[in-house]
Amino acid sequence: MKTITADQPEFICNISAPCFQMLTPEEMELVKASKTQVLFRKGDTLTKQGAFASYILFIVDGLSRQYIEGESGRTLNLRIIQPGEFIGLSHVFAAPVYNYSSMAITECRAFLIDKAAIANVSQQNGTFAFHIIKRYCLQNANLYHTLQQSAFKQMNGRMADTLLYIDTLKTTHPDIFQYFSRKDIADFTGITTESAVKLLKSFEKDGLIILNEKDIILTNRPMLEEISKRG
Amino acid sequence: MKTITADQPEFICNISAPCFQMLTPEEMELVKASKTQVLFRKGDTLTKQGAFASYILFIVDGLSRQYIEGESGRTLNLRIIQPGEFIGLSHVFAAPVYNYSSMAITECRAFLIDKAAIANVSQQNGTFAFHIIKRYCLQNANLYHTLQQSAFKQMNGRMADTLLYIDTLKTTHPDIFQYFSRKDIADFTGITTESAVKLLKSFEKDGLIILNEKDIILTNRPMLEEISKRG
DNA sequence: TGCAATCTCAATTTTTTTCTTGTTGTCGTC
DNA sequence: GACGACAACAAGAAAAAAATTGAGATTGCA
Repeated sequence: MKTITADQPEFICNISAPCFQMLTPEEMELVKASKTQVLFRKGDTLTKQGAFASYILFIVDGLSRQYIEGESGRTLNLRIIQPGEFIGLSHVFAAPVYNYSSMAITECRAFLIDKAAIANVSQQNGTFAFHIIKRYCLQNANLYHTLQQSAFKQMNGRMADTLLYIDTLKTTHPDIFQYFSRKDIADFTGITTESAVKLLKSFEKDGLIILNEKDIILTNRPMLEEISKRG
Repeated sequence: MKTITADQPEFICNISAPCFQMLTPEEMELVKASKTQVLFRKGDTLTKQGAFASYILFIVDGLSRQYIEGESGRTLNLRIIQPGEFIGLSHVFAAPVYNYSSMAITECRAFLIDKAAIANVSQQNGTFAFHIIKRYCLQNANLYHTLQQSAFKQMNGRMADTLLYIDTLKTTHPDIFQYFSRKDIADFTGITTESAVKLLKSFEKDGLIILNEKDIILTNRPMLEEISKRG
């Protein structure tokens, strides 16, 4: 029986992660030796909030969703993770446990790299470290944005923001909205499912969007941006 | 905001794992220092086949399902994991990646212990090591049984076995069958969903079981055992 | 070659999960 | 104490997923 996690030696060379281009052959070897490839099925948990983080994930293809879990089963969706992105960068240098969960929205091919290997290579190769840190900072900036959102804006502004955010993925994934239920959208916005349903209807009535089954078409982006800004 | 993974100092003392009674206070400290508690929601992945295994899980409450994933999305369910059991024992001393997945059937409270800590304590404390190994061997024996099953028996025998197995949990979980779809049962038996449906009907016609919605009542255990034996 | 033990596929029914809507309740602010 | 911004609850409708059934394939073995 062939295992799902069969090694593919040329795999690491083909991936579209600019930071790996920075590595010397020896460093590449180190990373290669500490990696494994995993196929996550739709719905699988990639990282679990509170669990030990011993590796980082590099997403090769497929989409996943990063979220934090609150008490009593509540969920706040933070971002959609696309191919070419890392999960768990913050755990390379600090934080022994994941402080968020992530789940495959579609089938996801990822490769896992032992965090010790990344830490080692970073110390040896400044350019690599620079790129890793840059990526990490970009992710963090988004986090602040989300926090800003949920702290200071109210429903309308947050929903506009959610829609604008998900819509940015439409270029690469025209069917992106198909992957999200009303509850998912509510969890991005930080409101109840019922409120999300009502709010979307009201946005449609105001001519901001068109609801077409699960798909959502933004018909008045400037106005949505305005709503997002005003809060 | 209170985090879900809050430490509960007295937690480790209350659990029903006989092997932890073997530890000296210092060893207990070592284990405590290397553990974290996680609440898995229904459907969450506890371990993912192919991912690095840096810790073992001790299930405090809730049920989960251990399975292996084959090519093209096929699944073979191996066992149901109950409170008081470990996941990942085989990875303490060898095998850096999980060779099976497991998923929460109900909400599961687990605690995670760094595998290095377990390895250390095992070396210091022979009695502890003995108990850990004993548990591991018991699990392994079951694995051989399952293998035996799928290699030499055919549909009827395997289904009888699946039913007898799941039924053993009825004492502690009277509603155990509610948690499983026909597909789940098929995946325990190693047949297609359609075959499982038909086979269950035929078992019912033969007076071996009663199908009551999702619940299954074994009405002729001796005969089922006979079928399981004959294969 | 033919049969038994399955799987595959497609169509239908049933069950479960989402979605939706209306109503009422809470909480902070003016 | 009224109002706005939501959450909570409940109930019905709609959509999605699971279960069921029947009719061929397929495969290995007698």
